[in-house]
Amino acid sequence: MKITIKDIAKALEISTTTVSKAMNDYSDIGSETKKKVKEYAEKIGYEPNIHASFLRTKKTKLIGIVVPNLNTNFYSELVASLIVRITKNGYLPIVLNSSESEQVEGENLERLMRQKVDGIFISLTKNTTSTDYLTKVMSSSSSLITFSNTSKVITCNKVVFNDRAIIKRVTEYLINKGNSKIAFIRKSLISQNSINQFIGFREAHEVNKISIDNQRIVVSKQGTLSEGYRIAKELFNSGIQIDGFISYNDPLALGAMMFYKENGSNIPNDIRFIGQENSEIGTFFTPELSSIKQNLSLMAEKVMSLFLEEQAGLKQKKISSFKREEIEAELIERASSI
Amino acid sequence: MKITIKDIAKALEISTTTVSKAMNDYSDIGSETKKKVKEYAEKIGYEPNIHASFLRTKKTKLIGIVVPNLNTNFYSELVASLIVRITKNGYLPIVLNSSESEQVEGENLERLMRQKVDGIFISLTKNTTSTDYLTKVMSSSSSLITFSNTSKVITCNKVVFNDRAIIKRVTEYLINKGNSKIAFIRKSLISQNSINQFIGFREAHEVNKISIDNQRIVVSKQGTLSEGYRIAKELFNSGIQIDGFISYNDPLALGAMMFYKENGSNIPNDIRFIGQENSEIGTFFTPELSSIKQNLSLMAEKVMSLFLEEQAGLKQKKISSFKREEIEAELIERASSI
DNA sequence: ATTGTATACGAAATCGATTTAGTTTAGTGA
DNA sequence: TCACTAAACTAAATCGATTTCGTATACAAT
Repeated sequence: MKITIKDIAKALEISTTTVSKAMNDYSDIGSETKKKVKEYAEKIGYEPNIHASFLRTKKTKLIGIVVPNLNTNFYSELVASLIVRITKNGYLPIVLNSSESEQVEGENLERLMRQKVDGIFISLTKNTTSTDYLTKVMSSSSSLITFSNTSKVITCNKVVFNDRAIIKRVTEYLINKGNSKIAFIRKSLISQNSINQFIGFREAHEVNKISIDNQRIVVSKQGTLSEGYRIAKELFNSGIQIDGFISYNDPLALGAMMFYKENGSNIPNDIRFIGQENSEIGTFFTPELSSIKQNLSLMAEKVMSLFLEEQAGLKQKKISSFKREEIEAELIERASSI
Repeated sequence: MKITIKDIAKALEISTTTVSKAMNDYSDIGSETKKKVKEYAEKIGYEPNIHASFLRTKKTKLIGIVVPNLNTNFYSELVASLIVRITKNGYLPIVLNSSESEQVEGENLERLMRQKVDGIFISLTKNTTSTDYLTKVMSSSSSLITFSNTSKVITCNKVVFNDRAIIKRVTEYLINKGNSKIAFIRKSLISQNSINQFIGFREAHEVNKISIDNQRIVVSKQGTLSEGYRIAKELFNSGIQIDGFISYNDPLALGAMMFYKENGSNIPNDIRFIGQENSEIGTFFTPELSSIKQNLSLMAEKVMSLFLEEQAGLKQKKISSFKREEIEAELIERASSI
């Protein structure tokens, strides 16, 4: 039924050793033999059994992806991008979703280690505090790459956006337009990604000698349109005035914008709005929403190439030093902040 | 380093055979021995090496998921739901995205068969015409379950929504409100899902003795807000009047609704709009968008249980007959169609 | 003629489990 | 006492590859 190297060996009257070596381009096999083996293998549709190889090579050609919430444009697009690179390089992706739960995240990492995947690409949930599981991965056979939302504590390969710099730039952009009461909607300060953005926000204020009113800093959990609307309503009802609004995604900004529009605010003259993730929906509101655009495809590219570098390094038994790559995000300026 | 059954055998002074059999609850092992083995395995953190087991059992505990476009709310949510069931049952999901390309879809199926996954859950792209790859899967060792968008030709397990019935019901709902010039935005008629919806649309007209103007049937490719807007504009500019609008997702309906609003139409009095997939964004437009809601979680549940049934059947060497499960979708009525 | 050295190949061990085909021991019935 | 059976266990083969160590051949150098 199933074709194995034995079949090839028998047909070509050579040993299975030679077949295996020929398929793997060992230098002690003649070039003619290699050609013969490869051609015959191709002809009868032989494909090596990955699970059998694993016993000796310890390579599964499997990569685990763990994201905090697959159910968002941001992560589903990022995952789709990763899947393309992974398959292009002959690996297969096991995709797991943590649903913003630190516990599920830990379980996911355990599952992947048990499966002995060659690599784990993970973006942490916004609630993750412990790095115990990550440390466990680091001492396992799978190479770890954290992306998008990582941890300052752990030492490993990282690919992140320039969160601090872009938010600083965008905040100053608003300040230069005369806004000094800017609301900032962030995730919990457990998330490193969120911490960096907040630092950028503060720096922009410090540089321009503007004080920050903590009442305008709001923590959002769901990041939905309705939550944005609710947050705006609460700010308004508490009498907290704002003339600028920056959130960690577009739906929050749009929800808030809807509320202020309903309440007669003139946008962008009274309040300028800037979201993140540059989703299509933002261009279908009036005014169109400015947004910070992250190059997800580039991030996926970087993650994959870091992984491949590490694999190549492992083969040569080099000790790999860990890198931290930063990807430039940019402001897409639209009517909501002009 | 790594713990194997040998370590347990040595420590407990029994054979590896006994350890293996104890772990797998063979009947010819004493209950005390079983208890001792399991307790010790637990204690030292033994975990069976799946790849080694595979050589004898031919089970990988891996399931492949293939979707036409991961980058949509519909599929990312569906996939997330599937992932939960899959992991809960001790399997791991390999997620692949076809990007609406029949060729990529074929490559994905080949990759999964090569990996010898225990099952493949696939929703076809809207362009898939050939069932060659599916047939190949059927004769492979992986059990196949098609969901959401399947094919009439192939004989296998299927889980679909009641596409025909729900569109018929919704169309009649519009007809009963006096609408007779209903636009219908569908995918290509290659997609079985789309065919069924179109049949429902036609039946509703036939039953009510209303003729269909083919100019109002539009094929959409991207399914985005901007495409919806463009389609509406083209209908309008071609002088094709409509008083109802049904599309295969929400963005299309919202984009079209925006156009007609800008052109002074009164919604829902002049035109009633109904989308599908019931996305949150629909409730943030004025008027709020009616939408057909599909229970994705239930679909995921059905897919998984069909798979588990088939696995159990295989174990008992029963010949499994294929099932076709239909999941009820429902209309969420909002201001856009009242 | 002898030694040395590439070059090309193969026998057998190995990875970590499962499974087949026994073997041992104790207990039962005639 | 002897044959028979059931219960509990194990040695060895096996799955399909990789890898170590060794061998045979040809040819060049001494």
